[in-house]
Amino acid sequence: MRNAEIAEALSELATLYELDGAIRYRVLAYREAARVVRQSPVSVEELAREGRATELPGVGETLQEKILALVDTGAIPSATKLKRKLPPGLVEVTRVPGVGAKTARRLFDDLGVASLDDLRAAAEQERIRSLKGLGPKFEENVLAALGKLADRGPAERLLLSEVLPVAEQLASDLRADPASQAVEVAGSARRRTETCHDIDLIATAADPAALAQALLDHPLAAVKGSSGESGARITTHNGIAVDPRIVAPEAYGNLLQHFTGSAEHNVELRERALTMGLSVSEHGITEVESGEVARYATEAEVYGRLRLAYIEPELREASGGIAAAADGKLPALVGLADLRGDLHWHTTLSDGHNTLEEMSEAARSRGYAYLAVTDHSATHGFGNDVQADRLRERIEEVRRLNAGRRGFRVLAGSEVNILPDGSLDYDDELLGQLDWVIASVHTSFRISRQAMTERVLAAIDHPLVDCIGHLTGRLIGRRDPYEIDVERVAAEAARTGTMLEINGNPNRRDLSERHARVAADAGATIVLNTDAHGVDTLINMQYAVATARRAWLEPEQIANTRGWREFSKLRKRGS
DNA sequence: GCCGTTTTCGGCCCGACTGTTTTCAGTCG
Repeated sequence: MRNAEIAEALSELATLYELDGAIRYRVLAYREAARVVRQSPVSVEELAREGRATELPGVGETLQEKILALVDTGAIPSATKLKRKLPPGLVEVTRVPGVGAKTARRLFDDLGVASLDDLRAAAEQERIRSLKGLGPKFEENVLAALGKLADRGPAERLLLSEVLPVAEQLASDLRADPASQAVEVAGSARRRTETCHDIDLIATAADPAALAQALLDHPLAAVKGSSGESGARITTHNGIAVDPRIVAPEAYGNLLQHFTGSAEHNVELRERALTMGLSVSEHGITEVESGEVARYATEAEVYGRLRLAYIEPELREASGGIAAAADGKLPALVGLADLRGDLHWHTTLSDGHNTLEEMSEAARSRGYAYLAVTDHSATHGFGNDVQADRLRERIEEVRRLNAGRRGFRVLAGSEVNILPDGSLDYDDELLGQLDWVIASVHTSFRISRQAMTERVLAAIDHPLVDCIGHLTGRLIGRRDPYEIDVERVAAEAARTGTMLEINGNPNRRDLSERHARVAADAGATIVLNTDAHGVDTLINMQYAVATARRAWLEPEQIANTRGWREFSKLRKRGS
């Protein structure tokens, strides 16, 4: 059973306990355990079977037993029992924004509301207002929230690539406004998570009202909220809510830190602060005993007051950033400027939009020292296949392009399909002519975990495969990763010197940050690629870098931070 | 239910907002 399924069951049980009126700390414990299980890089089922699930922080003997029951029988007995007592639709009701467990339980006990449909009916018939403490406004909010759930689904999140450019545009325009002093993107966009649901902007201004007005007047603003002195909410034309907070310069660091999050990071930070007799909030750091409040203009000072080194936003998750900062063991993260080449580009030869010459010129003007053109291979289909003869011509074209050039080279490459039996769709003689071969799965995703793992391991063991592309095939929010044993793949990649790609296409980000950390810990060499299909998507390297940073990777762990001479030796065929 | 440089018991993050209240509980991030 996958960690996500175990986490889902624990999270559901938390809600059931909450509906049943359990003490809130028990509920919190289950929620926390669900989070830890979801984020575990190793199989929690296997850990539990070895009796080692208790090594996960937040999982004790009781939860380990429940996890074991779940993986053995498909259900947790206490959850089964509660489900007999409470209607299954009630868990859904608690997911309606503004309706929590307490309210849901009262709606069930007093009005018999047992599902989202019941809730809608009760609100429409104005029966909810008969309950003490709930009125017409609540009914109105419930109906609005139900409408939104129906419109877009409960968990609509936007890709980072949809949010970040808008956020940066707004920040940069507000910075240029004479009313502003400092403007920064905060929130999940600053942490470079895979998806975001809104934009948080933090600013200081000589004239806060004028800056708020500048945002309201911005051409990207479609729906304008109320303009107050602390901010002015807008929604952009592409449907992103923007939440600005404009504050005095002396607390800028506190506010930026708070609204960058993550929520889990802030919780951990406040817990640490309490052991030092300090209380942390967005307004400052209070000495509990004296009540004295310290405000800081920079985040570095905030962390410094808590005796921590500055923590990069990408590390502000429940992944050990605070512990590492306390021990002085934070990584020196890779940055966009460290990249010297890109090893996964398509051209018009297969499904790209630009020619070999256009792509190569774009790479050169970006300052890269090398670039691999890797069009699709012989079986690719959709009219984008490249037959062997055509690839041989392409190799000659690349040789001519490189002739007489210094300081920049194009590698003749291919993104070769890994067929269901693990074989490749060009013969070894042709693969041997190439400078660089990426092998990827593009078909037959729905085979067993065992079969998929063997399939990819066969490619890794091939002496002419330099790199594996987008290892799990996921499309964020649209297609789940296919079943594959990433730990085994990573170990074999490390053993054979086969590189593993972090694909920077913002829909993919594959390896994921979790898998990238697993791969790097196994000693595999990582390469950051864009999988660009045109000159306009070269900028996707920033998303590969984002995933690498969130995976704690340093430049040395990434092959294409090296100059050509060193990089070429790292290739399997170069050694 | 978990956990331990104040604890094997008694704690467990902080503040704003909302709708409904005469002082607050519930919800959210």
